[in-house]
Amino acid sequence: MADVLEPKQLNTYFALMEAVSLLQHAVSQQLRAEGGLSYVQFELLARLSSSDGPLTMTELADGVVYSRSGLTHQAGLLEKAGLVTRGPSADDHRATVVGITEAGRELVAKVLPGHVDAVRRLLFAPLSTSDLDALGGIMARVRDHMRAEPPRSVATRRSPKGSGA
Amino acid sequence: MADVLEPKQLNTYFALMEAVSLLQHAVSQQLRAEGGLSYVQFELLARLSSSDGPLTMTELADGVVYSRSGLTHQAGLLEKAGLVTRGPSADDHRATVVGITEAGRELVAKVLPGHVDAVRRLLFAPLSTSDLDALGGIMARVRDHMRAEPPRSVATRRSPKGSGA
DNA sequence: TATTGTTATACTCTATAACTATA
DNA sequence: TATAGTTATAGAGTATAACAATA
Repeated sequence: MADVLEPKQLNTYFALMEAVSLLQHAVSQQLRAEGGLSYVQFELLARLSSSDGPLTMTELADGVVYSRSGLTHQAGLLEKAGLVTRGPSADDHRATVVGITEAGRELVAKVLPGHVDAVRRLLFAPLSTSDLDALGGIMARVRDHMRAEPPRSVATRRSPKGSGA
Repeated sequence: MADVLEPKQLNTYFALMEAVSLLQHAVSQQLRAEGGLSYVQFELLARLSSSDGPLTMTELADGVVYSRSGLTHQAGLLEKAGLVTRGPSADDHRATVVGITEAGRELVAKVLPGHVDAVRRLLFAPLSTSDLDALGGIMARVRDHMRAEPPRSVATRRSPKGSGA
């Protein structure tokens, strides 16, 4: 049995992919309807709003986006909407630092309750406390595993701090 | 308690979304590189190849795609590539039945080992047997919950338009 | 030379609305 | 009237490659 997943694995994989697909779809609709934001844009704003200060493009990209130009594009849209500011970094003159504006914070605050409500209603409602613990532990482990061992063929330059691939 | 997720929930939610995002990205790359397929296209072919016979567009769409025109588009691409056939249904003259071709089966067979390998390496490698059981049970429950209680504002046909940007 | 970020561009995916035809 | 599917089209997201500037 070298190249088939066992049935249990297959079912788990499909259930995971479909459930998350449904969740992503629902959550994207909520963000779009209530704030005109894509999920990625929301993630960027949320990251900036919970950060102590501005972040560089590279810091901001980490884990959210898979190409540099994609982030430039999204940051441009957010800037044009007055939700973030971009400016040169004092430390490293190559870098751009991105900060959230008051309007950006307000939009996050406006959208967050509905977002949280959707997640709770769709994802957590059918789960017990021990399910929550189990799921959290499992997915954190999977995430860390995948961060550490990037998919083959992803040789693109990434990972700002640690010396990546 | 009204509009924040508890920290544990928040971490679980983020871990789930990031892990699956990484998995989707890796798996999409593998499918694209080895078979020129998107994940959705692979799903459609896989569904057809494990089906007893042809499926109607509506049957095929179920759980894979969120709009009818999207499926028409993807089916058109697959047909143009010689991977599926489309024809009128005998039972219901409104319906289109979609069947997989020999080339379609061959492509699935060609791509599947790498796909399975990626999933095993990225998702299952860091999980124990009991993790697998737990994850499978949890995600099946979440999936069924979301199927049963579709997100508000998702109406298959005719939905009032929300605000946007 | 390597890294940060932008630009230009092209391509895919998705979704809405209008349409045809069958039930 | 309701359902199955297609078309046309428009918009958003993403990625690649070439580029400029700084380390």
